[in-house]
Amino acid sequence: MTVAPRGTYDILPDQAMAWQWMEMKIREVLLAYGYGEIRTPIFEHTELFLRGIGETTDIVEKEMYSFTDKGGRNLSLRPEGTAPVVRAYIQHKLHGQGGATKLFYLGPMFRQERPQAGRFRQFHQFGVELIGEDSPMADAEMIVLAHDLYRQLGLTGLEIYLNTVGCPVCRQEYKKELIASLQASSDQLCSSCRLRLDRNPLRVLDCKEASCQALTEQVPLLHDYLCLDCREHFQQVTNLLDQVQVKYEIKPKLVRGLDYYTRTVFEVINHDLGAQNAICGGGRYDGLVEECGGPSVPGVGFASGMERLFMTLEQKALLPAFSRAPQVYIIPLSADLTTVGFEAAFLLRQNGFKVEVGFTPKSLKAQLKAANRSGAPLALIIGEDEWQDRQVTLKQMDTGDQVRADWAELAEQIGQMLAQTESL
RNA sequence: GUGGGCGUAGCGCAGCUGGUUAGAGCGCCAGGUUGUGGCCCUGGAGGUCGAGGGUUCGAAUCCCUUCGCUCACCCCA
Repeated sequence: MTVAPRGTYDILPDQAMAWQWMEMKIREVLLAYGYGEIRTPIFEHTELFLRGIGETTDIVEKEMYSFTDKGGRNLSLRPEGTAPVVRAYIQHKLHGQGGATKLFYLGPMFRQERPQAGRFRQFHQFGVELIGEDSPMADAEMIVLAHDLYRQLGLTGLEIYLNTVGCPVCRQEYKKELIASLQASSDQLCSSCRLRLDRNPLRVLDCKEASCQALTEQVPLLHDYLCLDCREHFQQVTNLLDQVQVKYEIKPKLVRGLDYYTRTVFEVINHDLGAQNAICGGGRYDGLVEECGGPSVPGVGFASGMERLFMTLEQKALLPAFSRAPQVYIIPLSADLTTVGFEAAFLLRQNGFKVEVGFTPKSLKAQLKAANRSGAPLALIIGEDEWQDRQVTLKQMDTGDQVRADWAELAEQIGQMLAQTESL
């Protein structure tokens, strides 16, 4: 069996055109918002992800494709895009250019998980990063940008989940309270939540286990422990969203799995997608740049899963139909005439036509069948009879009408006939 | 890493209370028109029944193992 490795897949020509279309729309919107594309390597020093994403996250604990190269360097295929962008930001001292830095990326990511609907081992994300700006307007712009981008792709029924996870100061305070509150009845927590209790207690909040959910009903909320700055920041973010009437739902227990998030976190959900229904996730990461060895600058961004986006577009029939049909299908009727067919194809392509030519001189019937299958509106038949007069036959596939054309005036005549069929 | 479902022709599938040469549809190829496609008719090619082992006179069908796909858990995009 020769199959692509588990969790990977091939994008065949018909689908590739839809992907290109989707990528084009994404780039259009991001460029319109003033973001510049950045292309970073698909592997980085493993250390970058350990520091950036956090050593206790699932991603670095069990999902990274890591390897040692021949120089003994420890490298990993990137499991996400933010840490590499931050690394590039620091490396090229982009903070020195003044003002906030607005970047986007688009490409494959790698995580060694069990695949399922909407989850792959090599998958694609596009992401946006706004580094060097701590205004709540930056947070709001991220959410509005995501919303607008999906809308421009035709998507309207998506839900936005919003929350704040505070800053290191007030979150620390809250964590203590949370642990204290859960400790009493820790025997009712699921096994993984018992581990989370001291490693990453916030994650207990969005555990789907019924018993854990029941417990978190009673637990104090982070919102009640926010420091004044964090509270105001969140208030302003929601005010801005209200201002432009972008609807969201506040989910007090929304906690994201990457360690670097501070204050605002959000997700965009498509409920019709199956278990993996988040097509976008992001938030603020004020400590990340410094953690990675850069200056102390804030940042905010999001990443969007392109397979999930593609599935959504497919599901809602929002992908345009693409045709790879040629304009002219050339049919040489004998072995001697295949070179003439080859030359005709060359000539017409020089004139800008989309042309396909039969490689083997099968029967006219068979070749017309192939022409029909190709979807070409015009068939160009080169037979012995007409070729004696340096002519060929042009057949209009929809009507079946056919005329003779002089070799010397081929391009001109085909141009006219195509213009005619297209105007009908 | 754990659990469920599924592997039969290029594709999507039927057959599975064990019984001759494993089927139909779509697609493909050819003929019905010695140079005319789509519709129709006729014919044809194409299968180690995922792989290995076992039970049996006999296995696509029952049992075991294994690989793959898929969905879900965990977690995330």
